Amino acid sequence: MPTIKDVARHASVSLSTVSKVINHTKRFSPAVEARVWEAVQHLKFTPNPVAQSMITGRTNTIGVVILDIGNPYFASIVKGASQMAAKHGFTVLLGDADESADREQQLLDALAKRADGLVLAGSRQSDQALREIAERKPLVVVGRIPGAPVSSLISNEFEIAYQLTRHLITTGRKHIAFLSGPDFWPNQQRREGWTQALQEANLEVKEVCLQAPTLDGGAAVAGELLLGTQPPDAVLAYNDLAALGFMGAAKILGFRIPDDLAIAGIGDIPYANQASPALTTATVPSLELGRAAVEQLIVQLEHKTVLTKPIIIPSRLRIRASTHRS
Amino acid sequence: MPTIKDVARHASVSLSTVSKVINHTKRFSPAVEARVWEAVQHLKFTPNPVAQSMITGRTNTIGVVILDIGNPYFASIVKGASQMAAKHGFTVLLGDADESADREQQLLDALAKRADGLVLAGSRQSDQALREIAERKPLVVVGRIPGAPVSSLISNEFEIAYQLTRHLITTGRKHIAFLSGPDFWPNQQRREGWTQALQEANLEVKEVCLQAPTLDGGAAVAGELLLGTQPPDAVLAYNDLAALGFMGAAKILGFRIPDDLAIAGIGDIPYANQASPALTTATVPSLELGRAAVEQLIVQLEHKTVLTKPIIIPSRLRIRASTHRS
DNA sequence: GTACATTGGGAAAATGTTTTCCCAACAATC
DNA sequence: GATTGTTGGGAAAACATTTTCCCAATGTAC
Repeated sequence: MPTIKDVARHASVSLSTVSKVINHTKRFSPAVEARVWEAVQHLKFTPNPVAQSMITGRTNTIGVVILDIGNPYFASIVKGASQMAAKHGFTVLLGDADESADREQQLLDALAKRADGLVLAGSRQSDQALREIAERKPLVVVGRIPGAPVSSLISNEFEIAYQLTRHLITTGRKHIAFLSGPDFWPNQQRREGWTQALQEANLEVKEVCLQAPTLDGGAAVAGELLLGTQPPDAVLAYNDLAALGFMGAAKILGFRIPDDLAIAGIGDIPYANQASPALTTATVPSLELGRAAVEQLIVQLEHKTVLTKPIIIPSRLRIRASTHRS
Repeated sequence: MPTIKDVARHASVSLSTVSKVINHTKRFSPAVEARVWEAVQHLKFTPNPVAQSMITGRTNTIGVVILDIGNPYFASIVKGASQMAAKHGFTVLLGDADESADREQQLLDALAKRADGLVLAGSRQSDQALREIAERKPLVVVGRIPGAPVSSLISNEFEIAYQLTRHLITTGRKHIAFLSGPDFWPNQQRREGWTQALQEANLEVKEVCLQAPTLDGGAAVAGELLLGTQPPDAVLAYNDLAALGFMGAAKILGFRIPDDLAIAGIGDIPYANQASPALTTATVPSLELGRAAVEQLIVQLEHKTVLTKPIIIPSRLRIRASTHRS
């Protein structure tokens, strides 16, 4: 690989002149500039990013640590983050925690040393741990309100669960169960939104915990719930996968959707609209969360500011056939 | 951040002594070693990876460039690659080409400068381009047999399409259509496997091109194909999503699955087993491909060898109800 | 013609490591 | 007691840049 030294020799100028011409950090006579650019092209010189980092202290890299890249929600966040990073000339160092808190901690440590800033989504860290990371590097947390002075972005989880539940109530449902997912911030918010809507309407609160927020997990709780003494006439699931799994099992058990039973999910995955009946759900703006997280991180890199309140990226309801009584 | 210099001062030894103690590259008297470690712990010293890279010429980083992180196949490859990278002390620099060949080229250039080696999956590059990249950095290509001396890993695409088609033939199907996907290597292989099975059985070859390998894409071609003069009695789709989309549309058109029409996909995504009837398909070992790709890359980093033949990671058939005539 | 600013360009320091080379002290061998 | 080998430890080079000074030459104003 050619270095700046080779360029300098080839153009008969000094090292510093080459650097300044390339970075447009100082003007030189047309003759010199031409010679430098000619040499750069001829030798196919590209600056060594490691050496640049060494001197500037910046790596032009952002670390993105997520719970599970196999989960479309996080994959989408990564995609958004990549897009915005590319737009600003940054590359993405990916950390897939693979659902492990230990692994997440390791990744955070490793990436904090290499990246200029960190985006963290689906975190299992304590507030204290977040605080410590944020002291070392600019940090933006996605999908959680940290109890520490750390920037964060969320969607209006409470609101959409509340709205979906309101929709079920206003279309005449009386027994609305919630299929509860993994005990992270989004599930807590969704549960509270659902709870509040029910309490306002003086309806009973019945929560069922999913073993896993998947098709199988949703299917697994259907028997228990629907064959009990008082089966619900509506179900709001933590996510679409569980909702669809539940719906499949409910149909097998002889329930007509939406006549006997309304089902709603959250996420608006592609399959939601394809299912029969099409699933009522709400979008989760994961791509935008990823994009906005990096955008905010870059602002933070430049101005050393920290968000005092979370940025909220709204999701939207998708009312479909699975909750429309015919 | 403390540097090695601070440690040296604190332990009253020289810079080089600290480096050698930390890296176990030379033994010292117990007293000195103890002082160094004490200083390291006290100052919470961790070596600056950028400076290390500067001197060693290695970044302990591998670049993983993929077609689309939103596609579960590639997400899974990335997960496998991350796992294996972590196991060997490497971090992953992710490049999401977002379906764009230009973007892929840019990412390849950018990551080649920063990473020790590259894994490329779902590539749109020409053989010549691959050759040029491989001249600069160790490179492993996934899901394609390159026409250049570049290491590669694939699954037995031809074989599984052949086997699935054989299965359809031996269960009595006569008109077996293929829903053709994006024109990359895997689709070509799958089509050829299907073609060969048909030709051996003297059956007609009918290929239909999908607009997109998605639920909607599969559904979109169903009308045209099933309402034509001679509808097929079996369909092999490029992937599960298209197969499921096709199945949904076929059911709406009044076809009974599998009695009137057998449907098979490829991929074995979670929905495949959940659909009704459950979808016959074949696994695609994407996680293992990602793992093995990094494993091979690391071998290549150490021994400067290049694979002369692709490593083949086999997939397995999943025969289910969608092709079993009752 | 002198003082002063401007312009074009270079020398060298600095970044934080690893690694090579070297030296002094000491022990062992003949 | 001289030679050889070993051991403990340090000085300094090297990596490829950016950036801060600095200097000489030229132009400008009085």
